[in-house]
Amino acid sequence: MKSAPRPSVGAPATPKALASDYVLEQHIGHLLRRANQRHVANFEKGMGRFDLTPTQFAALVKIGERGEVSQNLLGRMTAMDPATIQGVIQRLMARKLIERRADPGDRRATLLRLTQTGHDLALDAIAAIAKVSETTLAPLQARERATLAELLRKLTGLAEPLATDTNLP
Amino acid sequence: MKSAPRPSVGAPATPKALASDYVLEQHIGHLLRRANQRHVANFEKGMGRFDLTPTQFAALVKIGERGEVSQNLLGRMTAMDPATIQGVIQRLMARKLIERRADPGDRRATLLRLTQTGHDLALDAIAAIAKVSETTLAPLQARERATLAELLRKLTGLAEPLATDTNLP
DNA sequence: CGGGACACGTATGTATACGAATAAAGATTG
DNA sequence: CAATCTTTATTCGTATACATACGTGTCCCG
Repeated sequence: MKSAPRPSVGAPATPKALASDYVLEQHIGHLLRRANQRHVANFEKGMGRFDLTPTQFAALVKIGERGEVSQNLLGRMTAMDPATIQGVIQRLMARKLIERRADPGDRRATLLRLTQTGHDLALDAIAAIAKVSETTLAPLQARERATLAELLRKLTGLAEPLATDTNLP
Repeated sequence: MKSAPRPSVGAPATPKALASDYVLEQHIGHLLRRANQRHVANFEKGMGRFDLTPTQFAALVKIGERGEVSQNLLGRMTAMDPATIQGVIQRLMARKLIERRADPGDRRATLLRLTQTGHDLALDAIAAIAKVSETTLAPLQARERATLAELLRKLTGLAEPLATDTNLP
């Protein structure tokens, strides 16, 4: 044994190699992190001209889908923490891609909508996103892609639209 | 058509709903993000007593596996940017879970190793990680779990260890 | 051997990401 | 109706995550 690369020089103290057969690369957490990382990189390469991050894109799309949403509901629809969505909204506001107004029916809430600029940019971005997904999924064949999506949907609870969906009580 | 949900109330200005059939929940990027998010949440719940983040855990495991590694190589093995691994190392150092020394063979490099505390904690953490993965994968059956892992490995290029491994161009 | 290319670690800036705490407004309950 | 609980948005703190730039050291090739 001990064919693995090791210091081999007279190390000052004991190298303390772990007596464990745990393999990081085989664990779901690491794989999910790597896969996501890969997609984010592709996203930034393919969508760079829009200067949008994946979360900003998601927010833009969801606001556009609803026409007008509260910040909190948007967070739930895009799976973002209230503290996270706040920063995203701030940056989209600063770029005048969205605008906000007080909710007349709930004075705590703020309603968000796209500006004309945001609307146009969202449409352009949506038109460009397919290529990014294609790049991410390039190593897989069509059937594998469908399987992966289905398994991820099942994993995240997005599989049965009738049950949970994005509605809240 | 237009059976989709829309504002319908007399909004002050135009709600500007997007004319697009793009569905965020069906796209691979969103699914990957959600899945990863789910696992990280499980990780923090299940590993909370160790006060380790997923990346800190990965670093600890990989250092222990090698006995001693340079910071840069560790970054490649755990898929972390040099700037990212730097912060991770700093925090592990501050907790005295790892220690460093100058590489006698390369004066640019720093060699990292586990302290006794780090070694013990790593073993305990590895013993606990299986339950976290189990929780994450709970919605899937055994065969589905294997398929998902395989597809993710293929997607991230971790499928054929002979080809790429952890080397970089 | 000498100079350019590259590798290593560091520092800065920006953007998620989330826990925790807070203030204000709404909902619920006795 | 008042006390309580919840919801909404914000703020603070910490931790990835990466682009970029920097200084130092090593390597390679002419």
